[in-house]
Amino acid sequence: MSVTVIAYHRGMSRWEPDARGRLELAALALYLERGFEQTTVAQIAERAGLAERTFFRHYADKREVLFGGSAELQTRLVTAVAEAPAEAAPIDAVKVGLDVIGGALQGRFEHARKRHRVIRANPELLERELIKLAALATALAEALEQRGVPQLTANLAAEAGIAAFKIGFNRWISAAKEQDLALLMRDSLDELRAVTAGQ
Amino acid sequence: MSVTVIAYHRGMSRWEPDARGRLELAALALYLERGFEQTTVAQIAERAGLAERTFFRHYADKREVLFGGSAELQTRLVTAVAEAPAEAAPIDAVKVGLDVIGGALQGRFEHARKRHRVIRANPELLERELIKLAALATALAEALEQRGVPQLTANLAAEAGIAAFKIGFNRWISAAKEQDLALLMRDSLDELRAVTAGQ
DNA sequence: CGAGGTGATGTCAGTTACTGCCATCACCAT
DNA sequence: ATGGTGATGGCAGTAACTGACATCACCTCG
Repeated sequence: MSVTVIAYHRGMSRWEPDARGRLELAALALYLERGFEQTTVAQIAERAGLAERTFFRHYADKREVLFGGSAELQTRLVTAVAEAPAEAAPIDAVKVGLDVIGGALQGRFEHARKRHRVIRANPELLERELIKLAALATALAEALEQRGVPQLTANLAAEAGIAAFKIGFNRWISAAKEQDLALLMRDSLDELRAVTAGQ
Repeated sequence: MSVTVIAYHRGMSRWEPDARGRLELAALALYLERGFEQTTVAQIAERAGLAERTFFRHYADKREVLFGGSAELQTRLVTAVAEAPAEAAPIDAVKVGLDVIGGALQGRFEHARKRHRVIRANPELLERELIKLAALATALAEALEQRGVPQLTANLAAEAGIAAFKIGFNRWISAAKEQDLALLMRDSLDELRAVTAGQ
């Protein structure tokens, strides 16, 4: 097995671009190879051709390096909900948001799979994922409030949306081949309604 | 301000009982006084009259000391759902579970308030709370499956139940004086149905 | 009553995540 | 050229957490 170690050499300066990208790649690879706990930040930095100190300038901690894309996902979600038709009911605005999230992840099945395997294997990483989802729920609720939805309703609709996201995502990631994520999330939301209605 | 420091003295042996209880009390008090990050485990242990090493024998890490009761809560929830009438729909079994959780926390308003204030003030503690809730959701889903509920339905009903728990708890903890927690959670679940139905 | 067994605790050394501080380097505008 | 700026490296320090071993109170058994 060949291991890619990026190091200084002729033509490659200290300021080789995309330090973040290199760190994310190196971290995911190492977490897959040896596990999260068995990987030290020094090893990640070395494989990325950077110093350990530099890792912590880009990521607050060892976990965060797996969640570089969550901010953009949240932005897309909020934008989509804000731009949904004014007359749409809260739950329909949520569905629009789910469609956008689904679109953002669609096509990245293999990468999502690897990442998911690493996260599921480590409770600390699962914690980080959960707080990202909670942040997503908060942002979604605030976006709904901006639409004039009362706070309690907004919080409930946001929780329903995140629940649909979680379960739809789990169905997506567990399938043998890539399916339509947005559709799975919409289906989950519909079934959530059926379940809360008492079948 | 007087600070209670427990230390060895005549009549108090090394094996003074309830080490866990002392650690929990000391930790909550210190987290409230100086904040979670500003508190060291050595300080908690000292106030409890124990060595730092002993803290880590009782709690896996500095956060866990605030979640000593979560295992029992989960047990109660699972038991209640298992003992719900066989003919009850999944969502009704969930309601029974919420009632039991509500009953377990009812009357501990002030303690819950302090604990909640500490947790909200620190993202690491929030992460831990979220993973405890996720564990609760998993346990709830498994209890529903034991009742013969299909897996997908069980997961959805469990997510709905935990959403109702979260929002009901937030309403409870935010009120000026203690209200009926189980009732708030039931109401939240009912309103969740209304929201997912599109109002 | 003494001897050993058991479980909780204490002590200590070591690893690693993470932080603060300052030096260094490439690039850019003037 | 000169100086400013932003990203990086190096290094020391703190504190969370772990492993290994000693110690202590209590219990059981003979």
